[in-house]
Amino acid sequence: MSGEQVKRARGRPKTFDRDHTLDVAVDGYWREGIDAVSVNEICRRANISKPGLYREFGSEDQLLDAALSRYVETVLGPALATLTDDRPFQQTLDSMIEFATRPASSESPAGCLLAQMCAARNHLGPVTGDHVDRIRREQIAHYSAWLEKCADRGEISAPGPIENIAGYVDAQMNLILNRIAAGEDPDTVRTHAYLAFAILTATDATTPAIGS
Amino acid sequence: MSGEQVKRARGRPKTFDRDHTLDVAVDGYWREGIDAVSVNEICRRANISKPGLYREFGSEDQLLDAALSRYVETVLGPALATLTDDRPFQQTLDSMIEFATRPASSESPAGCLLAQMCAARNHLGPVTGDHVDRIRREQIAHYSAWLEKCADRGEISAPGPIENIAGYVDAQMNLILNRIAAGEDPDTVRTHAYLAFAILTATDATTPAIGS
DNA sequence: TTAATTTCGTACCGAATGGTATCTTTATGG
DNA sequence: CCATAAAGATACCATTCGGTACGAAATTAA
Repeated sequence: MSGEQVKRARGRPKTFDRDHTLDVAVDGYWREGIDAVSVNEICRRANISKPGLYREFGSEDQLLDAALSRYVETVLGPALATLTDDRPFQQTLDSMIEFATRPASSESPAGCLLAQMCAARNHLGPVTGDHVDRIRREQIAHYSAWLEKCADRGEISAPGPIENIAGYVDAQMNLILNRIAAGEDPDTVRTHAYLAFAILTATDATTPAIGS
Repeated sequence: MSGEQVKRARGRPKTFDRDHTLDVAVDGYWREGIDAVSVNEICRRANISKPGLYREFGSEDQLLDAALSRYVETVLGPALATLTDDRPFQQTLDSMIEFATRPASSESPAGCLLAQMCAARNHLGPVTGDHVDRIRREQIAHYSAWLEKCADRGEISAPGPIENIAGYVDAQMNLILNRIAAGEDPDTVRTHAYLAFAILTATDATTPAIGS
């Protein structure tokens, strides 16, 4: 946009490392849980002053919001790109489950920051809360598009409207991610995941009538 | 055990209302979330002094433990009794789902205190943590017994060992309960629940091979 | 009446939280 | 060289947290 010669601003040059701070925040929230990491703790870990952080982000809510944005950009987006590869349903599902049931490593914690935020939706600030809702709707739309194609190809038997199945997939993926994050056995969770998704490929997928 | 004439203890008579305190604690934890209700807040609501509470329960961990015990006695136990009625599988399942997807009312909050504790297993004290593990194992055993009978009667087709299916049922019930507690639409959750359980009654329940 | 015993609750503890007031430092513009 | 502007960080704010020290109150035993 602007010329490559950055016109220096008027005052003292900024030394605040936004990227590093967000790295620290995302890692902490993701690995230890949102309300297990305080603003003070993030300042300590990122080696920044608290007023510096507040000048940059404004409030804890907005810091969480920025952390979520970064998480979506660097982790979730790339992961969801798998859905647009147009591979066979079962292949895509396999890699998704394999990805979701990966235990914590030094590089990336277990589970999913977004899934964690969904579960804790109630005690989130207004900014982050709205953001979570928005992203979740987008995610379900991604699932919808993916499932629609699979249904067209006859790879899944959709009992009911696609949006509903997409919501189901989303809920099941969140369940998987949060169980893994809680430290449950990945093999068990994987087995249950295949049980939950088997209904999509069952040939006699007759959902029982609801309401007795 | 002892005679009906209670031998009065030596010192000042106790006026601490343990039952009422536990009522207040269970309701608060259940309705608003475990770490949304502090010890201070419980004292305020139950109109008791903090040292009184600590004399009775010892610590926050032990208070939570006592609250869980009470919850199991008064809510969860009776609810699980449904499983031993030997009614047809689909009937029992229907009433379970109907029960689990009940929204909050003035009498009883939405969701389930145990399911909530399972989700927050990580930041629970040692006493409550062990207690949760124990109860969860018992609950899965209940599911196992129920499903075994249903399988014997040919009402469900069990893909894999019963213990595994019981774990699946437990996970799905927890998902349902926590989604309802999060304020999601009961109809949607119910629909998804029937999707998740349909695999148990599908005639061609072939779980895809795991690991590609 | 007095001593012993038990429970009561006020008033406090240190630590941690989210958030800021304020002064210093470092730059640019005239 | 001085004013203006922006960012730096120390040191603080009120509040809440889980937990307790301690003296007053209420009872029984002697």
